[in-house]
Amino acid sequence: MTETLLEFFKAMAHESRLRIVGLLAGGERSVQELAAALDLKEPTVSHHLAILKAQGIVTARAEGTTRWHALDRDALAALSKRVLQPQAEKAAARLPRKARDPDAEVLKNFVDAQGRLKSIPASGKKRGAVLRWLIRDFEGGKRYAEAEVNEAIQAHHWDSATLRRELVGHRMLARKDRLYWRLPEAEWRVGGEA
Amino acid sequence: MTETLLEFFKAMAHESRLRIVGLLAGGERSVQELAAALDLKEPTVSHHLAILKAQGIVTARAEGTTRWHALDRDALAALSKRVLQPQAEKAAARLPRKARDPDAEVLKNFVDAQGRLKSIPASGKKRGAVLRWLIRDFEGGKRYAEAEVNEAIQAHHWDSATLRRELVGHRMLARKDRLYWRLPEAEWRVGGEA
DNA sequence: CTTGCATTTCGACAGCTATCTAATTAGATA
DNA sequence: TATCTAATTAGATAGCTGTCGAAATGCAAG
Repeated sequence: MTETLLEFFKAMAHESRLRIVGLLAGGERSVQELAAALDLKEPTVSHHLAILKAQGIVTARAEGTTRWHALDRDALAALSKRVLQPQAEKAAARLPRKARDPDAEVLKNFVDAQGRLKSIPASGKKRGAVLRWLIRDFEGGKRYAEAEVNEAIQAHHWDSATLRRELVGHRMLARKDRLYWRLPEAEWRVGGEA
Repeated sequence: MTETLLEFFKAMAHESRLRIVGLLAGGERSVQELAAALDLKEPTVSHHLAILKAQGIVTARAEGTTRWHALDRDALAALSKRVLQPQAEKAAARLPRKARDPDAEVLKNFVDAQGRLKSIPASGKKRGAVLRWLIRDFEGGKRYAEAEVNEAIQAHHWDSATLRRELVGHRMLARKDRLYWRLPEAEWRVGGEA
């Protein structure tokens, strides 16, 4: 099944594949039929079908030596719904909650229901709470490329550059050779609650 | 506005652009902000924004020398609907009807409500009716590449190769140097009604 | 008019990928 | 088993495009 929207769009973003989907909308087709209709060679069609199959957009059924390919309409319908709510899922899965967390009170005011940071608190204590919440997205012992750090932060706030610097400045993240990793809690220099 | 689904998918099928859309979901952003968040240079961001703007996915508002870019949510919503009903529109717009057409009776049996040819008639008279119906998609005096011919036919039936040959065989289409054009009705060699 | 800043345009380069031919796999049939 | 056919895989090439630095544009402020 499709892992990410990006892969789905990539799969559909080619004329040949879009036309294959169009042809399959009319019913099952073999590789030969598709190749003839599209004016392409069989290996090329095979290649495109592999990409569409990897996304669950089409399925295949073997009958003797020929394979009948068809659209998976359910997969298509499910995906098109996701187009409307970009990326919300990822952040939503990481809402603050957890009742006994002493930062919960602060987070309630700065994080919306979608897990997005509404603004970056100015004061030290509130800012500390937010940073402690953000750092949870990083596992200890693991190395992250800068792009990965940005992506994780952007699930919650657009200004990943500022927040990334902030995490480094408070010694919650360390950086060397363009790689980042999470530091143990004892190292943190962050105001407010422990 | 987006002309074709293909262009829309192409616009979204890149990580940087998908992330831009994600960032803009949080509100207006300048080129500089986007460049910082994505870890790209301004010219690159500008390039991506141009592509998204060409599809009507984002819009821009000038304020002094900086431009604030935002999502056009209506455009996105409208587009995602189209994903569900691929290409049906095109064929549907070309239903046979037209009451006094003597071919109407035949076409009623061979063309479905979506303007798709259910099967290719074997007998000469019925086949002639279908071919006369298909040829209407081609303007006299205009040249078509083979791919264009296929595309036009595929709006109605998957096996464009057979039908294309059929049109040429009955001298409704002529072909030279990989280009096709419609022949005048007097040239046609097609059975059944005139 | 000159200076400064945000953005866009231009030109070049690198990486990706769609396509092809040739070779291989796998199923059906004799 | 040998053979034929449908499809896939492998390898090579050509075209496209994402990215960058440099230059150009356009707006604002002295």
